[in-house]
Amino acid sequence: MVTLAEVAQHAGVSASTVSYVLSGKRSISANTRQRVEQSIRELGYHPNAGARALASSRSNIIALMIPLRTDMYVPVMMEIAIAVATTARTHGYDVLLLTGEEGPDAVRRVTGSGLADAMILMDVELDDERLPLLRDGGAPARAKPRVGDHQPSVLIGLPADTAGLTCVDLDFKATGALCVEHLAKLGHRDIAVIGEAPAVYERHTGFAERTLDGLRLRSQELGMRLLHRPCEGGYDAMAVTLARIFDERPSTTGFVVQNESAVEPLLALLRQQGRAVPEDVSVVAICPDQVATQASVRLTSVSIPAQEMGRHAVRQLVAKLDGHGSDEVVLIAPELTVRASTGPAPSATH
Amino acid sequence: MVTLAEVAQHAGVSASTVSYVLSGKRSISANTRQRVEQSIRELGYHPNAGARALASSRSNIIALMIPLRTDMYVPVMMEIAIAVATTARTHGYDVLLLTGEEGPDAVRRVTGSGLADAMILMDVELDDERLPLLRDGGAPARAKPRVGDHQPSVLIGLPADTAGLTCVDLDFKATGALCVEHLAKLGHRDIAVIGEAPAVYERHTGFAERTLDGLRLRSQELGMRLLHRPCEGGYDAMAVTLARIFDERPSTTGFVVQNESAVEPLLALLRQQGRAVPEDVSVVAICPDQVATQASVRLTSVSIPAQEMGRHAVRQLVAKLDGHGSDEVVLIAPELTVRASTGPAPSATH
DNA sequence: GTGAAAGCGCTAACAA
DNA sequence: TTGTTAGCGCTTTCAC
Repeated sequence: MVTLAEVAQHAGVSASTVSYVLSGKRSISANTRQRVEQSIRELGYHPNAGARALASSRSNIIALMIPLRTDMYVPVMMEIAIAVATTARTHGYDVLLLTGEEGPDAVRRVTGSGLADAMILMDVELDDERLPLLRDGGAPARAKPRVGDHQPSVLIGLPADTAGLTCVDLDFKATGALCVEHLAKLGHRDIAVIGEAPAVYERHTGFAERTLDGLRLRSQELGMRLLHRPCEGGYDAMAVTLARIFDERPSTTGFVVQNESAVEPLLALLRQQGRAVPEDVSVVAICPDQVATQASVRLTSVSIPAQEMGRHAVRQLVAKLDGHGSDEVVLIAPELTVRASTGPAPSATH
Repeated sequence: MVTLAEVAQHAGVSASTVSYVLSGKRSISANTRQRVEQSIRELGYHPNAGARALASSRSNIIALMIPLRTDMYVPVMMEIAIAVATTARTHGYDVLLLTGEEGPDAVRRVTGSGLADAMILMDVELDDERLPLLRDGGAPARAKPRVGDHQPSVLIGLPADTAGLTCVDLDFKATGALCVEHLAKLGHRDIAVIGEAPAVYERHTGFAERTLDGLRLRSQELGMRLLHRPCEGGYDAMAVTLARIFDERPSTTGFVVQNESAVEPLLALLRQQGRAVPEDVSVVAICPDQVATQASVRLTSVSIPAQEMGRHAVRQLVAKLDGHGSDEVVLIAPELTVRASTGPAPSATH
């Protein structure tokens, strides 16, 4: 294994010079820099991560905690994780993968050991037990965050109380509003919302409730009627839910779906009942683009900006680590893409 | 930040004693151990990861490289990643998440810097450019693997040449055979195989080809006729493929599907054509259990043992790191679960 | 612009 | 069973 000292000797300079060439923390003459870089290449030198971490009390590692239970839509989590990893690399950080299994202990362990300089938490519960450990963590008061400080952290998703926390999420309230507006413009007046499973509303309710707020508020403002029905995924549950909806409100012409595993069943059932999409009913989905484009009808949808959330979280974190403050809560503006599943309300065409 | 020295002082022992209490590498009197553990708890001590890595040249980190392109079925990758992370923790390791983006450089970087003690690679290409760096890596020749050695590594999946490599994978050949046998027992004689997209066969062909080998060999032995058709996912592609199959071989009564995104389209199309599953045709899938159980017909399937592969990979790696040798190639035996999509061949019931 | 040297916190000989 | 101590390889003050 090649050490910095060996590089120094080979280049005929001191160890500190090599170190400074690497870190760029003081100016080096072009000549010296070249010789050092040459030696580094010739010897195939790689700085030792442990030594670096010890001397600088910076590991250049970001911990990413992903939830164990996979009732969140998995591909989205994966996309976020990958975006986090690649973005982190562009800032010189590696990513440590933590599962929710250890719970708060993982936070303490990683924090206490200096294994990671900062953490990103996905799928935070509304009242998560890890939050107290994170609150006001990483306030950029000191120039150089030290091992054992509260770790700078960013949450992907919003807990109930965001005080002292930095969070990134899609603006679900605006998302709900956007869906309603789109349907309103097309002349729809009676809208049904197919929501997540009831359990979701009870548990990490955050995003589901916020979407509903947006849907309700905007539909009220626009004088539309809204029917909201949570729904377990799958054909059977969807069949029951759909029957009830048309039973209760036969005039329904617009659907908003926020539940990946209900999307295809809904489309299949509508087809089966002879209701054409978008001629008879329109469907707007809140889901990843992949789901929207690969469904049996190409769906008008508001996408979940997984990549953007991952990237954003890393940037916020890096800003904190560099001592720049950063916003508390960042809500990403939703974008609605019109595809083949929405059209003018039937009555509007008569 | 609490250091080992402070713990030592607080407990009235030497630093090395504390260290040995932690590592268990030498016997400690019950009394001393208690005092030390007490101090650790009182002071809230966490060993510093960097210092540890430097002194021991062991980071206790396993790197997991996941592919960037997501044409593999994402939830399976995620499940493997999570299994790797949780299993690693039970062995005292953390997991560093690397994306394929950096390519071979990531291997060098992690290897050279001692960031990780070992690596797990997912979705290896048949002739992957990272393999040379890994071959014969981590042969447990020396007692203590040192930074800068070739890293011990385990591949999930099989490259073309496994010499000097440790690999874990499902036994896809046996999987193919198993599917055929199941259909044979039910009296099916004409079988169609819906495969992965053509690109998959061209690229990281490994598992797809091996499955096909098993299917062909066993069907030949059992005197069955086999038609194999690669298929892009989605309804349209599936419709074309299915039409061709029945066109070419109207007597087809059994299907084997190895393509997650073809499963639901296949079922929908069969339904649409008035072919009942399993009364008219039987369908066996090779896919994750989740897909099999959530499809519109509960599918008889051979599952992809994601968790088991992840767990296995970690165990192999830990064995290597501990100096125990380990097998070169581990093929996990397939298991077929009978569900509602397979039944006696129609002719057999006449 | 460069060098010398003092640690960073821990592990693992070597001693006792 | 326990203590002493010399590093591990790097960063960073301090000095020139």
